[in-house]
Amino acid sequence: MLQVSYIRDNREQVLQGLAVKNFKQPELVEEVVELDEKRRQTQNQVDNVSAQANAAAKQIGELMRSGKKEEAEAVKANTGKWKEEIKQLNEQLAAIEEDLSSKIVLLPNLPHASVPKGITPEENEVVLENGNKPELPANALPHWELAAKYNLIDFELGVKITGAGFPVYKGKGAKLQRALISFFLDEAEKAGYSEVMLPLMVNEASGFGTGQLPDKEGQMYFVGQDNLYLIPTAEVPITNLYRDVILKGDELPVKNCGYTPCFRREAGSYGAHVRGLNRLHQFDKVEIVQVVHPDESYNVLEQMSTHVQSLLQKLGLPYRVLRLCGGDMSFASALTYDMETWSAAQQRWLEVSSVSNFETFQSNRLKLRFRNAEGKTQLAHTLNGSALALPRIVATLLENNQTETGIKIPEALVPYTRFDMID
RNA sequence: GGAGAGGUGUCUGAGUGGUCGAAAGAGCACGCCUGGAAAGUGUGUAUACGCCAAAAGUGUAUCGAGGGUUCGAAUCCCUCCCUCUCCGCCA
Repeated sequence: MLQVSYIRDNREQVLQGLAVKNFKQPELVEEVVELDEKRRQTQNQVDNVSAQANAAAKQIGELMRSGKKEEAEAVKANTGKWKEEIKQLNEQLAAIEEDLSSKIVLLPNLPHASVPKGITPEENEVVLENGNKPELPANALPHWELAAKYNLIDFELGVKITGAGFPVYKGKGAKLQRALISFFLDEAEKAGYSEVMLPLMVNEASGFGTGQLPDKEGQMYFVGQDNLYLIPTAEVPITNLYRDVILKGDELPVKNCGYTPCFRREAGSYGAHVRGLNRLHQFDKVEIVQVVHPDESYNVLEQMSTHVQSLLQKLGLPYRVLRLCGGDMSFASALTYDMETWSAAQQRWLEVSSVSNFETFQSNRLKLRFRNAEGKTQLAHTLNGSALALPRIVATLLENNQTETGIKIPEALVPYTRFDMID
């Protein structure tokens, strides 16, 4: 959520930023500014009348104590009028505030200056490409066929017990999942992140804090009986750990990592591109999250990007890094890097990570602040990234490492899998 | 699921109608003391939104949330939420 005070003082920059993000309702900015003006006026009126009423109440108290009952009664005469006035003004104020907040939550975060203009994914900027795309023989198989051939993943069984998009991992397929999770967590810990294990369901306030609610309600599974949402990413519970928190200056940066399954309804996305592991309703992911000083957040974003890349390098996967264009970025992000691995059998890039700086967009909703050098509270910057999401990593590993005799496990993973070949 | 207790500041905890943004203690910060530290001691120590060019100052709101009674509510009444304890069930 953008800060009203920032919008008020930087209207032009806000409009320019929204244009880069291809935001369709720039008129909201003006409406927000006007509502804010109205809000402050009304607040002022309430404050003034309340001050009078408070003073009178105090006076009555003093008069009563000193036994001047008639004088007290005289002062009381006015209070009814004020009371009514306060009530009405408060109702107005509440209506204005509701209007204001319903509009301000519709405004997406503003893009960083380096974000390219653009609307479609094709307009994302390729920052770098790394690793060699393997040349597979003509009879190479896509991962869903490999998974069946080596009995690693059973999609039909998943359909039976739950539905499409909920695969069952078996044997070495299951072990590979476990190995990747441990590998990613260990690497994150080496990079200074402390591990947390989290609830997989969150309440409404948490969903709001990280920006899933109210706008993306339909993307989360909802447990109506208890009013809880299944997490679409560990970002939600990890970042909400710091909701309503004021950190001491020396507590920054906060670095957390966590493994969780993720649940996404992915309503309306079916077709060839979602075959196999390409898009699931439930998948596993290790997430890294940082809460940092605003001056540091862009350095930290680069560090996080480097960390994710190091994982891909250790796994020997060819990848590229994209700087997302304004139109393809998420609602809450100021700058996002996507990491994609080359899926050799499908001959396409698969997104395996997304690393974002949210600046104060989340912290403003979360009321996540720190005490700055002047001793004042200030909104912190939040960042997160997948490090990494498993299914597409598995897809790429299977496809890229397939040989005549089986699938080779990357050296870095062998200590975790304790086998070096799937055959 | 049944019965009971309770939600106050960073924490413990007092406060049952006015002088309460809230005692006291702990913690924390800064200073004094000390060769240094501990102890001792002094001072300070919520947040948000306004007013003010800004600091100082000042207004308003906030004692789980919302509503009500009252000139005045942390305190009384109603509704909701949450936590804890015991019992039951259970990994």
